[in-house]
Amino acid sequence: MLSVKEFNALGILRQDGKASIFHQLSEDSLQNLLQHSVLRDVDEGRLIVQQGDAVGCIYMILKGSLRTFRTDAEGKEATIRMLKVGDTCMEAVMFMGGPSPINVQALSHSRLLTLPEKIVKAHVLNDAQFATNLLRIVAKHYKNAMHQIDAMNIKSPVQRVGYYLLLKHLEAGFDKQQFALPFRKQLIANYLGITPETFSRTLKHLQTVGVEVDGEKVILHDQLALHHFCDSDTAAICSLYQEDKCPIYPCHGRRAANQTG
Amino acid sequence: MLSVKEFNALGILRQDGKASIFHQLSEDSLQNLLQHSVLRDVDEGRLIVQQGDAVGCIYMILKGSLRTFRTDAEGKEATIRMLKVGDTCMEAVMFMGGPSPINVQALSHSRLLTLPEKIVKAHVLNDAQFATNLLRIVAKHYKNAMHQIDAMNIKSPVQRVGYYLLLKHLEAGFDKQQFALPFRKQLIANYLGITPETFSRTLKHLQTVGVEVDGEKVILHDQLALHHFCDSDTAAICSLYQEDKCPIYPCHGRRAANQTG
DNA sequence: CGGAGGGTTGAGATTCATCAACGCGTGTGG
DNA sequence: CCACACGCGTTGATGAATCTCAACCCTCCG
Repeated sequence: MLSVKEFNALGILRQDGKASIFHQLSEDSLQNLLQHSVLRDVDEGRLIVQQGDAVGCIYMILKGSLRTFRTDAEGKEATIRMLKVGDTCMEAVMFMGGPSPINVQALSHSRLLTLPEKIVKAHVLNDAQFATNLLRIVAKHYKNAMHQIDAMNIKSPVQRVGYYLLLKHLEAGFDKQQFALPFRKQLIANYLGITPETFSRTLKHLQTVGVEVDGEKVILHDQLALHHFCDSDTAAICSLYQEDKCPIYPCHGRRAANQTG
Repeated sequence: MLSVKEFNALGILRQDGKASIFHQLSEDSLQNLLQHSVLRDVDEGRLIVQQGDAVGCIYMILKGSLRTFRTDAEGKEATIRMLKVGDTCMEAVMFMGGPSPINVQALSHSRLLTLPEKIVKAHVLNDAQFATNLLRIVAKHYKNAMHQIDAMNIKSPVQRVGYYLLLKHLEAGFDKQQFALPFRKQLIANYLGITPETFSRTLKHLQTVGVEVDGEKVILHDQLALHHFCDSDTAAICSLYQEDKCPIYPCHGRRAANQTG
């Protein structure tokens, strides 16, 4: 049970720009939600939700990191998402109906803000802004999932890793030629659907196109090294594209709305 | 531009049970939406939306079938969804921001109901039920995507095909030991991320566990033949599980809400 | 100092995609 | 009415690519 004051003190913003469940909520609405929220600390490795569990609440990361993944009978794991501070999970699962299709695990000692299912579901019906926020977030997750799907279907390990690094590059800022891997290599490899060995070999191979990885550091020797791995919908978040300078996907001002018909 | 009367005459219901964008909408709300909707016929093979296009509208299938897929520079395709009558697409994409990450193609001559983006986005803010409907649908798509991801990561072709057939089996009704493949084998193969050849060989292999496929017909010689491919969250839609008779995932009444803490 | 875990490197095995050929049903045109 | 072509699905042989297994280096930490 938190007050808005305490909440703001935690530094979790209702920022524009980034998709957040709290984006542009009114003071009243926020208060209403927080009234029933609870803070919870979890240790590294802890399973917070297990496949098959009933859904309990939405989790927002205030500190630490989580991952969501699926397991099969043989114990093999497929990572769905890897989350950092400010990310939320289980919002989508809450609206799927049925038990949770995923596990949620703490990658490090983490502090979570939890919002009970009942409160969330009631709130969705009362606050259209909140509903829209959830919709945006789930859609974003879905988009990400689609990238994972085509990555595993039609892309080589080099392309998968390249695309992953490209995203991190764009997140870090297009002009930054150096940034850090956000997770341990093992985890990233599993997320990309390859073994740690293949991941390692792939990184080595990427040196030939000007991408050097030293420990956690990623260094781009060629400004456009990773842009070969870009696709049309990813270009949209690249500043080059927005300035109409993208060498691969010229946006010609802005493309008009779908006109087929 | 349709009236509610014409709409009802089309046989598209606001049924309970099945997730639909029109589920439980008030007469007013529905009228409001339909006012700006347009019917559109498309020929087989026609690309309705292309990767990189701006999003135009939501499509609901009144007749025929569609698929959504991603393509890469080399022309290889990864199918995301295959849609039948009553299904909708682009609802999720509409809330992703940016250009469409997917292509939409007619698999057969189809009739579509289109809802313009502007109308949808405005309506979400005015009708919480509509927003909830969209949320449920996008969440459902996301769940499906998660299954695709772990299928391609940790499952063998046999398991993928087995799971796909299991879903169709449960859709057809658990007691039906015979049902039809909903699409051409080529398409299903691509959807599952394998080649038509591998798909064919896999079907042959499945005969050894009592699953016979003859043309479009799927015949189960063993009532539980496909249940080996089930997982905990899929069990929830199986009548055996609901009657507490599932041999693999006993549900013990109903599992209580997540209690880890 | 020694153990544990992450990451890298190498050799071998497995598996699925690729390429090619064929059977079969359907629709078309002579 | 038949011949033919076309598309879908199947089957077989081949090869490339990644997973697996194993050994090794390194850092971190007790």
